[in-house]
Amino acid sequence: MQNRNFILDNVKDFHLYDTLECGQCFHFQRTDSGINQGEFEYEIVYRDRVLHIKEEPSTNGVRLIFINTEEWEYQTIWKEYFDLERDYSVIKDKIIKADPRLEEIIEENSGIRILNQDFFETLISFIISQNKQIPQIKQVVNNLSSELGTKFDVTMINRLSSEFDAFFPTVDQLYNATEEEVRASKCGFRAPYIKDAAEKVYFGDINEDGLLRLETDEAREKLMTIHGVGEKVANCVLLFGLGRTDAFPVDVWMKRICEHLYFDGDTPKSEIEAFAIDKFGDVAGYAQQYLFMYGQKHRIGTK
DNA sequence: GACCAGGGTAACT
DNA sequence: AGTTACCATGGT
Repeated sequence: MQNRNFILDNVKDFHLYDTLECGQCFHFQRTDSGINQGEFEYEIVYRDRVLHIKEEPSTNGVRLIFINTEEWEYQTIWKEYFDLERDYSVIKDKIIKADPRLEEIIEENSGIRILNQDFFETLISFIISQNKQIPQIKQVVNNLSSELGTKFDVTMINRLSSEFDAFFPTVDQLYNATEEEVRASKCGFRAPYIKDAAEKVYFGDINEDGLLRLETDEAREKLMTIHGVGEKVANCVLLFGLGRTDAFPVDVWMKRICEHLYFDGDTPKSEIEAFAIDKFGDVAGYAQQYLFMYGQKHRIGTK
């Protein structure tokens, strides 16, 4: 059995807190006390794995400690998941060039990376997200996993004494579940939406490889054929589950933030989205995430 | 108890 | 094409 840690030192443009707590993913938990300044420890459930990871301050960037992880697992799974092969200084420069006012906002949230998440989990998670707060989304994702997903093996090394006990349900597991079983996760009126998404993926009407071959606009339209997937949820799936960084999801927060920064008063979400894509181009998705976390921290527009 | 939440649908004009 | 009530559930 593996029992070594894999350590990555002097990682730049990355913080576990910024990346995980910025509202892009939901199946994770902070496991440290928060007492030691600059130290963070998280448990993350992704596909058929559980990652236990720590972050410490380092001389140039941060030090990441992947607990009980061998290098091959980092190289084949976690490097891609955390988007660590990408140079974010280039992305930040592009955004600041498009709007110099975002320099401070980016600096404040400099450790955000857009995760490369599992397509199906991202699709279902953001269907759940509609008209819900982030802690509630996490709760329903956990409930669905616990009720319908494959339970963790008791011999699993990284299984911590946390609230989690199962992986996110597979396409088959959700397809085979009844609407009542889905509803038991407290997803409410979204249960038929989840069932429709699972059915369309199960039968191949919605297919990850097919979506990857389409232009962003075509892929968005395809995703919106799922009952319960509108413009905003489709954009989240494009950005967080399909790597489309030219997608710019506009939720209630982004609406308020962009109205505060760029518009005079009430503005339709469609206009805000078009404006942002025109302004930020292929880095719009990154800009959106820096702005989202900034808006949440400062509670822009909620006084 | 009213109001809101990383919205979307259906039923209206 | 642009509004509006309603949708479960939990938090303030």
